[in-house]
Amino acid sequence: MKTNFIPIDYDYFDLNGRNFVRIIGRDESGKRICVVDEYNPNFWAILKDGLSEKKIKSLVEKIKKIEVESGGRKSKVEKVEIHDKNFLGKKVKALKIFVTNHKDMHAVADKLKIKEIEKRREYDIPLISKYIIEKNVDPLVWHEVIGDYIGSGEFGGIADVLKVDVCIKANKISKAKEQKEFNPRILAYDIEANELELGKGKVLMISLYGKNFSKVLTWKYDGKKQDFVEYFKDEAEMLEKFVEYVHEYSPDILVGYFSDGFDLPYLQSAAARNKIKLSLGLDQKPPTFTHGRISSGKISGIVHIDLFRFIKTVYAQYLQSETLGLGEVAAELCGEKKLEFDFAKIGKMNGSDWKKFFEYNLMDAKITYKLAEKIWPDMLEFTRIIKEPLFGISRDSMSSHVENYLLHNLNRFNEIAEKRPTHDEIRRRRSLGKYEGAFVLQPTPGLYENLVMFDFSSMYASVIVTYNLSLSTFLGEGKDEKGNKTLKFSKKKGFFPELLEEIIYLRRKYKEEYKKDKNPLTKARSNAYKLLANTAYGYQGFFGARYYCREAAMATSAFAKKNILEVIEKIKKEGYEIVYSDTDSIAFLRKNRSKEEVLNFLKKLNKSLPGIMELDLEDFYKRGLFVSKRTTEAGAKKKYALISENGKLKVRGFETVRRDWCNLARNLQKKVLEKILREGNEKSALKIVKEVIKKIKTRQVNKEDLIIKTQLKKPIEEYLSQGPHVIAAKKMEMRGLPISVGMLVEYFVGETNKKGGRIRDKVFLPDENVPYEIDYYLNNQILPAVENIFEVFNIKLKDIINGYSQKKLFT
DNA sequence: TCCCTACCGTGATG
DNA sequence: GTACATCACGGTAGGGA
Repeated sequence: MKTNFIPIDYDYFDLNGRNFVRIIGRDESGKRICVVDEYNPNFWAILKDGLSEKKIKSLVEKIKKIEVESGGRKSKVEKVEIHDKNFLGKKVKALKIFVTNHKDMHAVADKLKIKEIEKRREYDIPLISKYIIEKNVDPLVWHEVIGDYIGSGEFGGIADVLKVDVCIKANKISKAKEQKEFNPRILAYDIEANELELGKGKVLMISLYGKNFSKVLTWKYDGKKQDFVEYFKDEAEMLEKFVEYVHEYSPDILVGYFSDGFDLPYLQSAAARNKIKLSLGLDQKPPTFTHGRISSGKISGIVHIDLFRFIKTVYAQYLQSETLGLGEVAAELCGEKKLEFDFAKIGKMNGSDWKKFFEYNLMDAKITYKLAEKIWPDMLEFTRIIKEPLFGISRDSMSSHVENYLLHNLNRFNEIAEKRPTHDEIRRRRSLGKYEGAFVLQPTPGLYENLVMFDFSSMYASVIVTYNLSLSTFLGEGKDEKGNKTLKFSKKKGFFPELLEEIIYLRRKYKEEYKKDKNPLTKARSNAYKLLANTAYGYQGFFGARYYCREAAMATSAFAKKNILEVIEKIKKEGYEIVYSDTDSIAFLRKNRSKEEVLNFLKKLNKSLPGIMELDLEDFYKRGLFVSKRTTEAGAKKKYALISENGKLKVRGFETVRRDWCNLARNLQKKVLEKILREGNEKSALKIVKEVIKKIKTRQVNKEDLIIKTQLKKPIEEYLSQGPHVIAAKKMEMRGLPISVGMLVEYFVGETNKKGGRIRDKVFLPDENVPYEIDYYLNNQILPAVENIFEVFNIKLKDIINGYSQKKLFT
C-alpha cells in the first residue's frame, strides 16, 4: 500500500533485540497512522592516520567478532563499513560500525579503546535523532510511505494495542511532492487541586478545551449543579472519564501551562493514590517522566507540550510581561484574560464560589488553547528547521536547538559529529573563567537633540562568518608582528561558519518575505533563524557544547570590538559627535546635517566593512537623555531614554523597566522621562514630582503602588545575605503560604517604632495593615528614581524632598 | 552605635 | 548545567572607631 502522512511523534521499541522506529502521524484524510520503520544503529570509529589497508582489513575482521551481553540482551557487531569522512574539517578514514541494539552501542564502543582507533563518535546521539538524520524522515513534513499493513499479532501486537486507524510497516519513505498545510488537533487541559504540593491534595476538577470541545469534570457536589460541569462520584471516576475524553477527542497535541511541573505529575499521583492507571497513551500506558532538573511528561503517541517551557526559552526575551504566568503571557499574546478567583476560599466554599471556580478553571484551559494556537507557527517552524521532534523542540534549551541544527546538517559536509563533553571536560571548561566581552562607551550625561542610531545586524554571527571562527577552523595560538599573542583561524571555510552564513542569509530572505506578506508563518520562520543566529556565538562559548571553542568565542568578541571601534572613529572623522555605544550599536548627533547625508554616509560605511558585516539605520531620534551614575559624576552605561521622531519612547535600563522597583517610582520616572523628552525641558516634569512627594507625605498613595516585587532565585536557606525579599519569603513561609523558587515575592516597607535601622526589619506582606514608611519611599524609591534625571538640569531634588530649598520650588 | 567598604543579589543591556 | 559578558544599584555583613 501507499499513502501520504505527516510524522508528529517518534519513539522506538525493541523486537527480538533489534530496534524499530515507531512514528505516529496523520494521513491526508486526518486518520491517525502508525508507521513502523527499520533502523540499524551505528557509530563511528575514526582510524589513526596511515594505517595500511591490510591492517584496516584485519581490524575490521576483529571488530566484526565483538559481542556484548547486558540485561539478558545479546548484541553484536552486525556490519562494518570503511568510509572516507571528515572530522572537524579534516579528512579521516573511519569505520561505520553497526550494532544490533542502540542501547548496547556504549558497551561495544568501550571494547574499541585500542591503539588503531583514534576516536569513537556518535554513540551518544539519541536513536531518534540518528534515525531522522540518516533516513530523512523529517518531523511535521509530509511524506509518502510505501509499505504493508501490520496485521494482528505482528510486530509484538502493535496494531492490536495502539489506538490508531492504520498501522504500516514501511518499505520506503520519501518526501511528498506536495506540502499541504497541517493543522494539528490541539487539546488543552488544566486542573485545580486543594493542595499545591504534589501527592498532598486531591484533584478537584479538570478542564478540557479544544475545537468544538469544552468540558469541566469534577466530583465536588457542593451546592447546586452547573449545566456546564460534569459530576462524578469520586476522584477516581473523574480521572477515568478524563482519560476517556482525551481518547475521544484524539489530539495530536495535549497542551498545558506548567503542566510538566504540575498538572500531569499531579494527575499521575492522584491516579496512583486511587489505584487506577492513567492510560493516556495511544498504547494505553500512563505518562512517563524523564529524569532531569525539570522532569518532562511524555505520553506515548500524543505530544504533551508544556507551553510555559517553550515560551520561557524561545519567546520570553520578546515579551513585555514581567512574569511568565499564564495570565500575563496570554493577555500580551492573544488578549485573553484570566478570570479572578480567590484561592483563600478553598475549603469554605458555597455554591456560587464553586461556580466561579469551575468557570475559572475552564477559562484557564481555554486561554491555554488560544495560546497554543497562537504560538503553533513558531513551534512548527522550529521543528521543521531544526528537524527534531516537537516534544523536544518545545522543551529544549537554545544551546540544544543550535546543536541539533548542526547535527542535522553535518551530512552535507560529510562530517562525523563531535561528542558531548564529559563531566571532567565540563569542569575544566568552567574553571577557565570569563574572557573579555563587549565594548560599552561611557556617555556624558545630558539631554541631546537630533540623534542617529546605527547598529550592526546580527553582529556576532556575522563576525563568526566573516573571520571564520569555530572549533574546526581554529589553528592555535600565534604571534603578530609586534609579538602579541593572537588566535589563528584557517582561511578554508569551516562548516560552522558556513551553516551560520546560510542561517543569516535565510533570516534576511524570510524577513523580506515577511515584510511583503505579513502572516504568522513567515514571521515565525524569520524569527527562528534570527534566534539561531543570535545564539550561535553563545553556543561556542557554552561549556556544555559539543562544538565548544573558547578561542572562537574570545575572537568573536574581540573582532566585534575592533569593528565597532573603527566605525566609531569613522563617524567621528566625518564630523559627528558620538554620544553612546554598546556592543553593536552607536548613537551620535546629527547636528545640522540632513537625513539624506546620514544615509549616504551609512552606505559609504557599509562599503568599507569586511565580509558580511552590515550596519543598519536603527532610527532617527528627536531627543535623548543620558544620566550619571548614582554615586559618581560619571555617565551611566546601559541607561538611557530616547524619543523617536514619531513620538515613540525607547527607555533602557532605567528603573521604569525594572520590575524590582515599586510602581509609584516606576510610573513617576516614566512620566518624568516622557515630559522631558517631549517638551525638551524639565519644568512640567518637576511639577509632577512635587505632586507625588506631597501625596506620599500626606499618605494618599495606594498601597498597591508601593509593593516591591523581587524574584526568589533559590531556596531561602541558601541565601547568605538576608535581603528584604528573603525576609518577606520567610514571613510567608511562617504563615503557611506557598513559596517556591522562581516566584515573585511581594512586600512593602512599613512604619515601625524604631527610626532608621535595617530595611529588612520593616518588611511587611501586602495584606498586613501597617502604614507605609514615608521616609523610605521618599528617599529609597522616589529620590533615586528621578534624582539623576534632574541633575542633568542642575536641580538638586534632595533639597526639595527634604523641604530645605522651598524657594527653588517656584522658580 | 555610627560609618565605611566589600560583597551579595537582582535584573537589566546587547 | 542547560548561549555569552557587561553594568547599575540597593542592601547586608562585618570590621574599625
